[in-house]
Amino acid sequence: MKPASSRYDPHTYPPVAVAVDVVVQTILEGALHILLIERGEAPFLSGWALPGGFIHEDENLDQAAVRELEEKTGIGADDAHLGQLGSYGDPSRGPHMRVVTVAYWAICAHPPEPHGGTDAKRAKFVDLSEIEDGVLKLALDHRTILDDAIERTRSKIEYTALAAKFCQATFTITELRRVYEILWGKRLDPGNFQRNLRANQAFLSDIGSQRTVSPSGGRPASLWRLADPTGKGRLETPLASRTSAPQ
Amino acid sequence: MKPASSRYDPHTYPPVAVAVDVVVQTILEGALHILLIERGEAPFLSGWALPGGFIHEDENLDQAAVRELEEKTGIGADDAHLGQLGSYGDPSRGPHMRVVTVAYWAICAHPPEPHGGTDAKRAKFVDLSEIEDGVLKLALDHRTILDDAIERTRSKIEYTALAAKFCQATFTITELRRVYEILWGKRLDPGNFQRNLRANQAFLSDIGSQRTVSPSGGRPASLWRLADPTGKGRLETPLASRTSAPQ
DNA sequence: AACCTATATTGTCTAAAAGACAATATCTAG
DNA sequence: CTAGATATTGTCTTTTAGACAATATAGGTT
Repeated sequence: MKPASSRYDPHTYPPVAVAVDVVVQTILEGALHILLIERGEAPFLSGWALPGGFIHEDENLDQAAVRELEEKTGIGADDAHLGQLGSYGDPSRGPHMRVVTVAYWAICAHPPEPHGGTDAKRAKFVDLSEIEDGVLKLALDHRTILDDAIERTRSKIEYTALAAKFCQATFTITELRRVYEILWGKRLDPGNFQRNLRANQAFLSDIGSQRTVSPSGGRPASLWRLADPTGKGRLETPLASRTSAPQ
Repeated sequence: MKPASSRYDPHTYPPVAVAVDVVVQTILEGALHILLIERGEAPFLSGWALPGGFIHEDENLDQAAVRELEEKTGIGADDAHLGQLGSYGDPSRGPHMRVVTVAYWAICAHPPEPHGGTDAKRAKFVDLSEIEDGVLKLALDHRTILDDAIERTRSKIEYTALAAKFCQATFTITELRRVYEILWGKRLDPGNFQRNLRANQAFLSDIGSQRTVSPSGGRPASLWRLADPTGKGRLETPLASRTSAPQ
């Protein structure tokens, strides 16, 4: 039973460690990829897991996630969008002492080649379908965390401009549309997508210049950027509908 | 600097305690109310705070939130809807040792009278506007947690049927509409609301019976209930729009 | 009973948005 | 110049949202 005078006397409780784990998402070769590390130590030696680690004494949770992302990939906070996903703290989630992990999700475009760190043999971006097909199994409850993160991303891009974080700082409308098509697994009408984009000039703006996109010709596409670099903020009109009748 | 072999050796880190705090929301007298406790011990003696406490060794985070809700209010998990909100873990968030708190939000209808517990002088439901107007200040970062919870609720009812959790098990359409009107602070058209409701029969269903609602007459309203008692699941069509032009 | 008020429910009209798809514009390659 | 590729614009139709009128059914009053 809980002692009477303990609301803020944590010493009466068994030790708990707090970690952060980050689901880093990027698009490679037309498919969603997730950053995984191969563990270099027990438990789960040589098992695949999400990058993460324990929080430091002097940093908050967001800072810990940013630090872990940087340590594992070299990606700084400016290049990625980080958001808190949720916390996972089943007493039985691992063989070690109790660890409560605060999970984050991150979107980044064209990440540098990840490298193994102090606690990881190696790190690489894995095609999501390899994990979903069971080809690659994750340690601990990281599969659950991953599923939650993907669902969060699919849902977030519905009413924010965050999909642009999968693209470079400037991007064409087609590039942005491809992000939606990949994440939602459906084709979107280029004309309607464009119309919806132009209805959101407060969030996405045409910068005036153009880029020829294909070596085999085609009209050059105009370039766009996020009006608000953070990509937060609710769109006035969705760019596309996630749940409409198939074409 | 972080030791090399420490991914799951938490003993090398300074102690952290993990708590849960719950934002319990209910509608009283036509306004949103939040459950607060008056602290019975230091720090923040006699300060107002969200109900919460440290997690126990053998329970997961959800169970800890349910337990705290029950301890502080007598409300069981069947009567309320609980969801995880997010974690708050600034090193400077309190004068005590480091505490990372996992915040939950809960919706309940017609809660029993709350009572003070072992660590609280008393507990009561407070009108949200009293907190927002600054009449009542909260300890720690609980004001931030509260704001996030309210925003989450306002957003959640937009695309789920969770607003029904503010009503009794069976409710009239007008009662449900009032929840939206209170949470969003705007009037909704009764006719259009009804039309939208009937387009979501997978989530909300007419049970056939009726209830006379006013002592001063009026046509009896038909009674409805949640088809899925959990209230989760995305509505096919929103019942109303949060961001439309004022009438 | 006849009528008034209150509330719920249904219906109607219009404007806006979504979806399908056709037409046009501008590039590369030959 | 022509064909092929890609981007952009336009048009038509269907669906949905918002405003609001009309009807239904209760209690209370004369």
